Amino acid sequence: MRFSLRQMQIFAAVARDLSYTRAAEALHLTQPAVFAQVRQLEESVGLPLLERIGRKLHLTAAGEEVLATSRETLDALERLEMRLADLQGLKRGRLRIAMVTTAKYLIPRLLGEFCARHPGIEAELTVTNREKLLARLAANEDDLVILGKPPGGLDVVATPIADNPLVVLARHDHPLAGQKAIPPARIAEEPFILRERGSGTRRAAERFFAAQGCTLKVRMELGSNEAIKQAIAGGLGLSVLSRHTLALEGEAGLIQPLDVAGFPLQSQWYVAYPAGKHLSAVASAFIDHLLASQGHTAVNFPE
DNA sequence: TTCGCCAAGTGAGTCAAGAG
DNA sequence: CTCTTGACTCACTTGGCGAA
Repeated sequence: MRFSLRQMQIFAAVARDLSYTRAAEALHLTQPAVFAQVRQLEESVGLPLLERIGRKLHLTAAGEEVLATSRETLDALERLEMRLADLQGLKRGRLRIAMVTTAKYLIPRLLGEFCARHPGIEAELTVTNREKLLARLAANEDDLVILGKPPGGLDVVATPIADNPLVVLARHDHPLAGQKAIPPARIAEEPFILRERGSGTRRAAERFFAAQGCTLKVRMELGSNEAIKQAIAGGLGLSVLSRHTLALEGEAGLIQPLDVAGFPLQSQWYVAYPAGKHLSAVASAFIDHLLASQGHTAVNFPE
């Protein structure tokens, strides 16, 4: 019986998702490549590992056995890799980070700085939504996760790493642009664009205006900050977004933060990992890097 | 250095099951 | 019945590696 670690890794991914397609996406392969690896593993074992009932994949008894051994083997190798990397200090190692989409304005730059300082470190960055991120956190799939609010219900260590000021954004030629201390009630008179339900930014905005006794005139809901910025630039309304979304603005000046009383709303970015997890030297060093950057994390914000 | 082999991967396609 | 989705196949490419 001969099978490779690669086959184990791919089979474990298929068994986790019970889908060749989703496993392929997760592994950045095509679905046929994943299928071929699992088929070869089955041929080596001499028994089917997966069976298809209708459109659903199921593990066979042999599949359960191979999966258990694959996980033990892969875990052992990962621990070995971590110990060896620790022995080498920060000269070598791997850092797997998952983050919510909105952190893209902050984390890639900090990760870039960190990797430039430690060229031997291989970084893997996964960008996903909060729900999938929490699933990854619960399954301990990453070294660190970056999110906007520490998860309730999960036993995790969460450390604030940077301010995430939420501001009201408008097109540069909006009548309210340039006015000082605009009352929230005045903002509520304008058509508003919100993120989709479940978004932390949306929750914070709704909570603020509700506390002021205002009801927002929601004109549309969009699923990404970029789409909202395009809508603001198109004159479709105002929105509340992280000030970081302007940090890399090529269209600087086209969208501006308004001076609204009570704003910016102060929230924070957190780095988190499961409680009890043994952090690698690389992961610890990256947290230190994030903390060291605190206070001067944001690049020059357009005024 | 070149050549050939092989493993791993891709793209394009078929087939079958489930949903509307 | 038709459309969509996902499993599966096949032909082909690419890159690593050992032998000559």
